[in-house]
Amino acid sequence: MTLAANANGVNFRQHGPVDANRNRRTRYHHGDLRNALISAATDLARTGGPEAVVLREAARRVGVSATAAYRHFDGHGDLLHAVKLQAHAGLAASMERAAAAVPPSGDERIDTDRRFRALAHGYVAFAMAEPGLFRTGFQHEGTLRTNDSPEQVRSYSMLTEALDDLVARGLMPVSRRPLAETAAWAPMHGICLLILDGPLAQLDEAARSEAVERLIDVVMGGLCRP
Amino acid sequence: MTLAANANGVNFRQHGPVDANRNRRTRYHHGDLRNALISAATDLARTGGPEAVVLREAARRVGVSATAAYRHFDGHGDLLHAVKLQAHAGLAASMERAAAAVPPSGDERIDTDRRFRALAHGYVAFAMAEPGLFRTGFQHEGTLRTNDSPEQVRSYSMLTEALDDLVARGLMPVSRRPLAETAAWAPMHGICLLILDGPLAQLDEAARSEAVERLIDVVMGGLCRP
DNA sequence: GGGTCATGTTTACGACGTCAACATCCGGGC
DNA sequence: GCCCGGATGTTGACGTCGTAAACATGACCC
Repeated sequence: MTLAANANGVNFRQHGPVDANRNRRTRYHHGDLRNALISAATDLARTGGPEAVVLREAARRVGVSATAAYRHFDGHGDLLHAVKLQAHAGLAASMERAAAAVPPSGDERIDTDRRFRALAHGYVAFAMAEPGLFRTGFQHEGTLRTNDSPEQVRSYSMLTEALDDLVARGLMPVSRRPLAETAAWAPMHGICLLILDGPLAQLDEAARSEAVERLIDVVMGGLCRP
Repeated sequence: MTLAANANGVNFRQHGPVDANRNRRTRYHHGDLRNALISAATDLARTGGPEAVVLREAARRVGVSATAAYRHFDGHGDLLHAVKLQAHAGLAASMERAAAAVPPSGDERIDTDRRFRALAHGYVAFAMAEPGLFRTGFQHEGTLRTNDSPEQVRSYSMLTEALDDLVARGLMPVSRRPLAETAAWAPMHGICLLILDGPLAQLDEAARSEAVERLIDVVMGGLCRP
């Protein structure tokens, strides 16, 4: 990873000609330290979960003194919070990808059902692929403030739209629409954590996806039964 | 809290006559340090969650040097693990209490249904009453080993029996029995964490229990539909 | 009654989060 | 073109944490 890489793909400013001999940061000012720190901290979370998000280590990796971070973050909690936002962004992206990958079948009712299930799969897939990030995203410390994560809003609205579609296509009775977001979200969230940190950790890959499939069936059945 | 108090209610040994003037531990040997430390650490978890389980602070509260803990635990992780067992014990007790409180209605089918729902309520009730302990119980660090928590086995077998009862009373088709434990557990676990650490944290008490009730209905509907 | 081993204590080390004081340098006003 | 102020980064220090090594105490067995 070069120093120029960061979470948002923003390169830091170049003032004056770059010294090719030692372009690995000799400049006193970094130029994009905030993003660089977020990126480093996110890597830490990816590898070791929330406990691994250590301010000093992130600074070390960026090649900067630990206290420099305080020019851009309120402290460790604030840095951790920034990583949580990254995690939720990844989660939303995974759900979006899964839903977008549903091939049109010609039957809109079938597609609507599949898109809803795909959201659930995308959720679980992210948790399995990035357990450290997933855990960090739902860490209690530094709980997300309202309205501070457009990514979380995005994933929530994807869910809402999928549920509305189920109603629109007549797959789910309107009477069951209230609180369906919670009823759909909680089961998938729960199974992710039971697999990552709970008693389901011992299951092998096959048993896991079987359990996930069964769970989705139960939820769909409960939500959509007439 | 006196020094004699501990997780198992075991008083530590009294050798020789107790000095009434300073019975607050002047003896060199504590007598029941392991349990005293677990109790103190559990209090820390209860108040502040897993991050608050600090070995030195637990030792301080017991009135003992920090390194004394190493005579009874492998280190911080081992102490935390002991707290996790306490948490799971409390969780199982809460479920058991809730199930036992179901009043007999005369109709066994109704009672079976109510007992199952009561288990779910007991699960959530514990998470709401002891958020710090609940979080600590499902902390990744120091994940429970197989077979090392009889309490966890107990709560799991309560769930298994409740599901078997649903089948026995004809409330749930046998075809839906496989993997029902996971399908029932995950939703309740998920909603607890979404409320404690996730986006459902902002809901007031009324909205929460409504969401929980709705979730239980969806799960029951999905599990039991013919 | 004396030795032994479990159980506590003291001291020390490195890592962490954080604060205060100091250094560097970018950009705007003369 | 220069200079100065504020943004940005560094150094050094403090208290806390987990942990290890060396030492102290005393319960129990022969």
